[in-house]
Amino acid sequence: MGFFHHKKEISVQTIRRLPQYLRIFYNLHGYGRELVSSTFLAQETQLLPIVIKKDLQAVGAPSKLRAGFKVAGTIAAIEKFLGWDNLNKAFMVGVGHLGSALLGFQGFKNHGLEIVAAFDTHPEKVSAEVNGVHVYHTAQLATIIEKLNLKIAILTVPASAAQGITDTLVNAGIKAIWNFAPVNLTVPPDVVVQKEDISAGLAELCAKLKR
Amino acid sequence: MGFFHHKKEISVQTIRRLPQYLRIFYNLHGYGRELVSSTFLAQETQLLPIVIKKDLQAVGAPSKLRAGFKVAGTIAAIEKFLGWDNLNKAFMVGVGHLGSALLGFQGFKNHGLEIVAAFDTHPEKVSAEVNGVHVYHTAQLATIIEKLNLKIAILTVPASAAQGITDTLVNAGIKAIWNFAPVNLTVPPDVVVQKEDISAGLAELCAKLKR
DNA sequence: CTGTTGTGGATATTTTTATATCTATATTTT
DNA sequence: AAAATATAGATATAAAAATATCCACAACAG
Repeated sequence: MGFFHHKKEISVQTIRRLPQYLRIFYNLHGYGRELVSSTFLAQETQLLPIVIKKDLQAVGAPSKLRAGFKVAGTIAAIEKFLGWDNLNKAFMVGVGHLGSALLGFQGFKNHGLEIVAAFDTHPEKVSAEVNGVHVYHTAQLATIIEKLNLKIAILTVPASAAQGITDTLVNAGIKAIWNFAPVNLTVPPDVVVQKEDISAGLAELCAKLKR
Repeated sequence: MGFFHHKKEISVQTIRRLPQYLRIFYNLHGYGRELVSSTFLAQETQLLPIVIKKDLQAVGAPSKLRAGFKVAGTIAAIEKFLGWDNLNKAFMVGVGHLGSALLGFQGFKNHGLEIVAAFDTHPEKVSAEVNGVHVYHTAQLATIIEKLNLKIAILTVPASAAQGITDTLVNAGIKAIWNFAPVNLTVPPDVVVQKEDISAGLAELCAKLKR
């Protein structure tokens, strides 16, 4: 007994900084750089070296003693930690302004996400292609989720529709929902929801501005 | 001496939760509700009552003792704290996928923002209207900023262009930049930058999912 | 070879943020 | 009228996150 291996919990803030590191490491790798120090990264990110050091240590990034972190190895470590080393099939529900914009974002493949379907209720959108992704009618959600083996839902529908669609998703076995609707979704405990609220950032900006 | 009035610093996390409260209070106000308790709000938001209580106390929301927070007064308090009680003239630089999507978002007027101009370099976009907002050529930035008395910049350009445009904005006297480009901008200390990174949220989702 | 510098690694400290506990008292219930 | 309940308000505690400090040693300059 006493041998529970408590892999030290990684903080949310650290997790949220990882993509930023990843972008920089991709660049460095492109330039053929093999090692990079936390002080260098600190300049790029405007964070403190110690923060970066601890973040990278937390995900097990390999380093050469007293010389810096190994670029290729760190990329692998971060990608593995986030599960971005292989692609999850994702789909979008709601192809409005925001949905279309996200579909147009080419970077998701670097983020472990492959968007393979979209859903909407508007007749003029259904059956069309938006940025190369086919749009199905929302009524087909359950069917297509199973047929295409979809895993992650991106929810960009109006607030009023969000909970109803969420219930459908949960029944269809979806375990991860990235929620852009301004609502708090109610889901079973085994379903993970990540809520994005763009006005939170605006509030932060305005508060800083008033100071 | 010793009479410096240190208005107690409000935490970033509290600030980021304010818009969520505001949405709920708007709804309640629409229903004619005059008082609401922190326990009720806790159910709506999936936060703890104590968090809400402290957040609202922090912005000076008025309450009736042992009965709840006053709906109308709390709206006023939050709006005032964020400076959302009167509109700031904002503009968008970069009318790509994301820029257009944001221009289509009708809610900014509730968030103290009035988007009155947009800028892009692509000839086919310049002089057009996107969601009722006129698109100027980026070369005209400085001129139009002064002529229209613009205050807040929303930056939705590619990473490679972001710093250059930022320099132009700073020279034109802009003091607040809402940055959606995946770069850390360098600005003088009196300029406020709020950086949004959508992949941070995705990272959080993926990390939760792996657990 | 010698001294200097910069580094990851480890640990300690401080600050921030979240959570718990207690109190007096309006409001509601009996 | 009396008892029970729920509330803001205040304070105390715990947890999380950021920051500082120290160390041994690679890398490098001379």
